[in-house]
Amino acid sequence: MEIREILEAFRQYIKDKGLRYTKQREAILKAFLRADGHVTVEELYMQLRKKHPGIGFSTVYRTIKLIEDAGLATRLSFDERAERFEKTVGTDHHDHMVCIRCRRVIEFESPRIERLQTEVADKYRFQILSHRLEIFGLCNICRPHKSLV
Amino acid sequence: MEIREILEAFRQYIKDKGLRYTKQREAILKAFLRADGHVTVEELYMQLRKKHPGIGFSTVYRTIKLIEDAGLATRLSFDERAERFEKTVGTDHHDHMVCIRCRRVIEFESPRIERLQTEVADKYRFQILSHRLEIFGLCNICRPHKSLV
DNA sequence: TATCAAATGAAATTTAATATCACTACCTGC
DNA sequence: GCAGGTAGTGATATTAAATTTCATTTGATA
Repeated sequence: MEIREILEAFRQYIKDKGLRYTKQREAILKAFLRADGHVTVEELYMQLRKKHPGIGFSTVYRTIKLIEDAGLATRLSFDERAERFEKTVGTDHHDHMVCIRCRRVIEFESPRIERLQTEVADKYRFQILSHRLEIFGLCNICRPHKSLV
Repeated sequence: MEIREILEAFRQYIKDKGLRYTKQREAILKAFLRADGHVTVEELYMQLRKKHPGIGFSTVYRTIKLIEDAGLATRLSFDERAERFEKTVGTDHHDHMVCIRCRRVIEFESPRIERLQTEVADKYRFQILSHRLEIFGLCNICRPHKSLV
C-alpha cells in the first residue's frame, strides 16, 4: 500500500466519522509513516517539530489515537513508562520479543499462532479486533551461554 | 500450592537475595494472594489499609515488584492507565481476551500457542522468561449479532 | 462568502510511578 | 539478649505521561 493510498484511506475514515481532515492530521500521519519501528508520542512530536514547529503536543496525542482507531497503528507496551506505536500497513502483522537486558526488540511472524488465536476466540464467540503478543526474556547475545559456564 | 508454601517460597527468595523479610512484605503478599483477578497497585493498597493502616504507598509499589521478580506475579497491561498484576501461582498459565466495550476479561489457556512460542523463541535463540498475549475485541455479548441486523 | 462547529495549541491538570530522606526495625555477631 | 550497622519503611516531593481546558483558529457546508 502506497503512502498516497494510506493518506487517502485516513481521509476517508475521518470523513466517514464526520470529522475534519486538517493539515496537522495529515502531517502527523505522514511523520508517523516515515518514522521507523516503535515510536512514542514524544518521539513523534520531536520529529514533527523540525518541519512543523507550530504543531502542538496535544494534537499529536489526539491524532495518534485517531490513527489507531483508523486501524493504521497498533499500540505496544514494552513495560516502559511511555506507550509505543507502530504502523500496521506496509508490513505484515508480527509480534515482539523484548530483551529485558539490552532492550532489543525482535519482530517475528507466526501465522500458526494467529490461527490458534482465531480458534480460541471462536470458541468463546469473541470477535478479535487486535491482539498483542509480547515475549520477554534474554536475546541470544544477553542470555548466558553454556560455553561460558 | 498452599498459601503457607508460597509465603515460604517468598521468604526464601528474599533471603537468597540478601534482603529482609518484613511484616509489610508478608502482609502485602498475603493481600495480593487474597485479591482476586487483576489488581492495580492502587486497589491493593486500598485493600491493605483496612487491616494495616500504617502501610505506605511506596512500600506496596516496591513490594509488588519484588513479588513480580520472585515470579509470583505477572504484570498485565489492558491499555489502561494503571498496570495490573495477577498471581502466577495456584492457577495455570493463561492469557486474556479483553472486551473493549464492556471491559470484561476472559481468561483462556492454550498449550498449543505456548508450544509455538517456544518454537519461535528457539529459532532466534531467545530465552523466554515471561510472555503476555492479549486479544482485544468484542465479547459474545457486545459483538453485533447477525440476528439483530 | 458567511457561518459555526470542530480542531488546534498553550497551559493547567490529573494520575501513575519513582525518588528522597529521616526514622525504624530487622538481623548478625558478640 | 544486646548493640550496631544496614536495609526497609512511610511521608512527602518529584517526575513524567497523558488528558483536559479554553480562547482562538480553521475547515467545510449552505
